[in-house]
Amino acid sequence: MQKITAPKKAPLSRIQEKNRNLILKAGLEVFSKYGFRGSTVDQLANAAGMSKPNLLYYFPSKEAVHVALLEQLLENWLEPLIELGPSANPVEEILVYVKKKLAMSRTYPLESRLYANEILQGAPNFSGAIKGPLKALVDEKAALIQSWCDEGKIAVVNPYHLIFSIWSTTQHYADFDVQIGGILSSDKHEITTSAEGYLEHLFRSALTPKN
Amino acid sequence: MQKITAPKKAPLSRIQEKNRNLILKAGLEVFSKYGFRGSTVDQLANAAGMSKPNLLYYFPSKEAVHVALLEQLLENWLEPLIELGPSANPVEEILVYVKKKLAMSRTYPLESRLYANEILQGAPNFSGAIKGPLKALVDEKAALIQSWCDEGKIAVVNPYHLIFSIWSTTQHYADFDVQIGGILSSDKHEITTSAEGYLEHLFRSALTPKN
DNA sequence: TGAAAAACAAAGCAATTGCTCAATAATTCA
DNA sequence: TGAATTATTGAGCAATTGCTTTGTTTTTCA
Repeated sequence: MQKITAPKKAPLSRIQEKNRNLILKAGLEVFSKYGFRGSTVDQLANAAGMSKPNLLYYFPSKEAVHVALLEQLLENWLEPLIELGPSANPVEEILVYVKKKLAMSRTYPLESRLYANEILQGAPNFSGAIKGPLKALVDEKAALIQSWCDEGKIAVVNPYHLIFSIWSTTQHYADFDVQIGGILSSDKHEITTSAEGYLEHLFRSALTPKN
Repeated sequence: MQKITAPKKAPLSRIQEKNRNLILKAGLEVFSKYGFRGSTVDQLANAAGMSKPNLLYYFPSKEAVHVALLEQLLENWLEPLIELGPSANPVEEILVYVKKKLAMSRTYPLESRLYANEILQGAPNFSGAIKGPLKALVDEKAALIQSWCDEGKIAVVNPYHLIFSIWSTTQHYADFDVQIGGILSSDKHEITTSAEGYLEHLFRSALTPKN
């Protein structure tokens, strides 16, 4: 019997593993700053600390690096929302999600900006993911949130817009980092701390049912 | 007496006026989609319907077009916030600002994305504006909002984070347009209508004092 | 009307782009 | 060990980049 599944997937050698990671890390830095079209293979190779032909020995093209990054990105991006589930205390459950998303903005700002760049430019390599897995997941969680509304466990809100507002407010601290830093003189730790307090108040007051 | 002020500012002819506007309009379309580095003079000339040398006859460089757009953008961007002022009903005053910002996202999505692109890429042509007029205006309005907190006219919130959350939630509908359209099947009018209702609830519940 | 000024663009320039070739160096493993 | 494999890169290629040169067409206005 021959392997029929897994078509041509040789396990990566140590060097391959290391260099692919170097390239992806470099791609994250460069693409998140300049977008796909604004980034050059020279920049990628430089940031990865290797020659241009060597980079193209590991990835067939600049676009392949970009696509690999986006694929990896989607999983991490969906994860916190996946964890949102049934709970005895829906308001707190949603607030946990807000905190996770804010923590992600703080921990992975480059990923957030890579994502933002891709969407801003019309999601040329991402529209499948948006209309597929992302939409499916959001639909599922929106239904859950809607059921909480119907049961009176949270205030009546449009679940989709609630999710959008959580995304936008939290990702804002990564994507608009430069603007926030120009307006607030506090250090980054202080900013995210006060942001967390504010966002907790914002969403708690919107979600707590009135009776 | 010679004119000393206004150094070399000849009034624009009809043709100059028309072509500069064509170029700025083209620049808005192209830069907002690809960012500065991802856009080419060829694209600009094409979108403006004129030859490359002719475009460069009106603007000395690609960067000059970009800078002109950003300068023009800042005014429009600040305007709604400027209008936020003393009011007998601060909660409603802030909600009006939210609505204006959301309307701007709907009416000028390209401008919003141009702005987002510039900030995402580190604001290379905008950091002066951020740390100058933008910061000054935000500081002033934050003080006003703080006084409303102190007087118990609105709930106690961090004024800066309040402003950031208004910006992020409203601009999200322009900047992440593609993502929202991929998740919601409704038409654009329906989306902004429901968004307006949701955002009104969100900020009203966060701002209404408890007593 | 006609000459000066303004508006326009074909062709071209050096630099940069994404990517390949051909050859060398390092690593693997029988 | 040494032959095969893998890793690496200098040089280079066609295409594209931002911008200029050079000259022609159109508009202006005395």
